[in-house]
Amino acid sequence: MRKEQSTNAENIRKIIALCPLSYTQTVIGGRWKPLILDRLMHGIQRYSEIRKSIPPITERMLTMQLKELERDGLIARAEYGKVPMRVEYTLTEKGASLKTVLTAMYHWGSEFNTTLTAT
Amino acid sequence: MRKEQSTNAENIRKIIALCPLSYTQTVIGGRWKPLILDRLMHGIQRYSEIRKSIPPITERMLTMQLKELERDGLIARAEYGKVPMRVEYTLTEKGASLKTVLTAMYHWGSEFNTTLTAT
DNA sequence: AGGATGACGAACAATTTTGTTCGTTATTGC
DNA sequence: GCAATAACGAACAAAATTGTTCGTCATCCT
Repeated sequence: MRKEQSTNAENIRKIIALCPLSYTQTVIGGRWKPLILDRLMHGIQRYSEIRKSIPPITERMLTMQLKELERDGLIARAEYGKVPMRVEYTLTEKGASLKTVLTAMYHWGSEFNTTLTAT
Repeated sequence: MRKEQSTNAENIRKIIALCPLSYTQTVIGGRWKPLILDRLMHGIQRYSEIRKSIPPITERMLTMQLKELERDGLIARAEYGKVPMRVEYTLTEKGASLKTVLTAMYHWGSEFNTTLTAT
């Protein structure tokens, strides 16, 4: 949760007002969000499937990020069944339209990531 | 600085290995980097000019982000003159090639930022 | 002689993000 | 009758990011 009054929080508002780039960065920022959105774009929808497709993520992190993505209108949540509950997430129109951004990031990353060059 | 041994730091390595998206996100992540890169793409180069163009940034933050961008090979630093020192930053080829990514982010942001809709 | 300049670095504090551990639901399979 | 399941929530702890304050260089302007 944010401390709505901190300089930190105010700065986010200021830079979002300053440049559209910052809004995008705020919404897809964080370690896991691009990864999660990528999975959703590839048709993976169930909570448990997403989790399996991103081994190092913890349940807590996945849950939190999904909540934020939902709050920001990028994904929609749907429950099926009751107790061994089943939940599916799908991209909203807004979320799906991030595809251009993520695709560009993906291409750039595969071209310039040099951290694995130590064959 | 990173605590090279933390789970946190290990996770970064893991997700970078997992998907190119994560490398990109790691490199342009953070609050200020997209903004700084944007300024450089628009021809602003001097430290002091960048700072003026992003009012809420502090000198410390600007300095740190520039250092990281340089370390990651996105920008190059050049000093001119001695004491009222003058420094200019320019995009490297790698940095300039981020333009597609930033442009996509910019467009998406201007289309979907709803935080200012309270006219 | 004294203040302004430009681009930082250091020490510290506040805030945010990320990770760990444990518990919850009610049904199904053994 | 007992463990496993799916999708979380809560309390806490660790780590990372961001922000604050102050100090530095040597020259130029007044």
